[in-house]
Amino acid sequence: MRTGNINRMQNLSKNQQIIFDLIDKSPEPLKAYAILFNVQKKGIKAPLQVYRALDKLVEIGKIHKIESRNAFIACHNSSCQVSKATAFSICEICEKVTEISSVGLSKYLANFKDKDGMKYNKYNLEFFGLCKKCR
Amino acid sequence: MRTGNINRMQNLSKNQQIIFDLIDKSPEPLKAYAILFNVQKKGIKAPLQVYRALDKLVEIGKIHKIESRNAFIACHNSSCQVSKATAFSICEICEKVTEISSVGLSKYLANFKDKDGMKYNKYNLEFFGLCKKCR
DNA sequence: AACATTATGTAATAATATAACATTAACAAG
DNA sequence: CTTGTTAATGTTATATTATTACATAATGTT
Ligand SMILES: [Zn+2]
Ligand SMILES: [Zn+2]
Ligand SMILES: [Zn+2]
Ligand SMILES: [Zn+2]
Repeated sequence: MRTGNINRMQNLSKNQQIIFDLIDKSPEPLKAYAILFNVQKKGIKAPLQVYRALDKLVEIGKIHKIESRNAFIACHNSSCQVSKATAFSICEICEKVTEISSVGLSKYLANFKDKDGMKYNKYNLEFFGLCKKCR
Repeated sequence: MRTGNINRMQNLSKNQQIIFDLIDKSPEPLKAYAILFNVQKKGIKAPLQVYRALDKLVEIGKIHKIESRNAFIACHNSSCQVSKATAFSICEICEKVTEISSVGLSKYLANFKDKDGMKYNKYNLEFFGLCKKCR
């Protein structure tokens, strides 16, 4: 592996870093336009700049999109082989979102075969319920 | 169970029926504005009329929303205890979507406990891969 | 009949996301 | 170091998805 590739794996671009930092320190999932509002003082002025950074961050597994909420959270499975095999719990009252990292669950889903015997190494699972505080 | 309730369970309203019929006979998931375009000749003129019908149809389990695609498909698990426990396979090339009805999978997910011992009877799982035709 | 609930109609607007095009930065190869 | 290539950025405009607000009508219940 060459230097350039290592850098690309380790170093985010300026916009990517700004937006990742914001998402990473947020206690809750952030929506694209909330992000835009927050980073305008740092010179990121247009939706597209945000969406491009988000796309890249999702692609490299630094963040995940919560599809049912159109919002983004940082990945805390530092190893993150799971960037394409994600599971979350979502509180239907306070909207708290937690990434689930269960070896059993991920193994079960990675080995799951549909009726045609097809396996899938990419999936997204969202559980809904009430968090500790809300139940 | 009283008559009113039975009617509510069996009979869709006019707009609901029109929109359900369209989705039910579609071979692919339909998006809200594609639905709107298709039903304008039947007098449904505004997005809100479509979204209201969609909300209701989702609520009663006649259709499901494919969250990653913002599109809707009819449920073909006629029994449909699973309207809040859904699983789909999605082809990343042709966008074909198939509802998965696997007793094993649904049991596994309904019995899954997170780190806090919490169980969830509501979930949505989307698998991504290539369908038979596309691989 | 009176009341409550569900569904509808309509206009306006909010929220989410992408297209198109120009420019600049990073970087690999010769 | 310059040439070709890819990744990232900047900017404007626009497309797509979804909701608010308010008025009316249909349906179901007592
Ligand atoms: Zn993760
Ligand atoms: Zn909660
Ligand atoms: Zn179903
Ligand atoms: Zn396919």
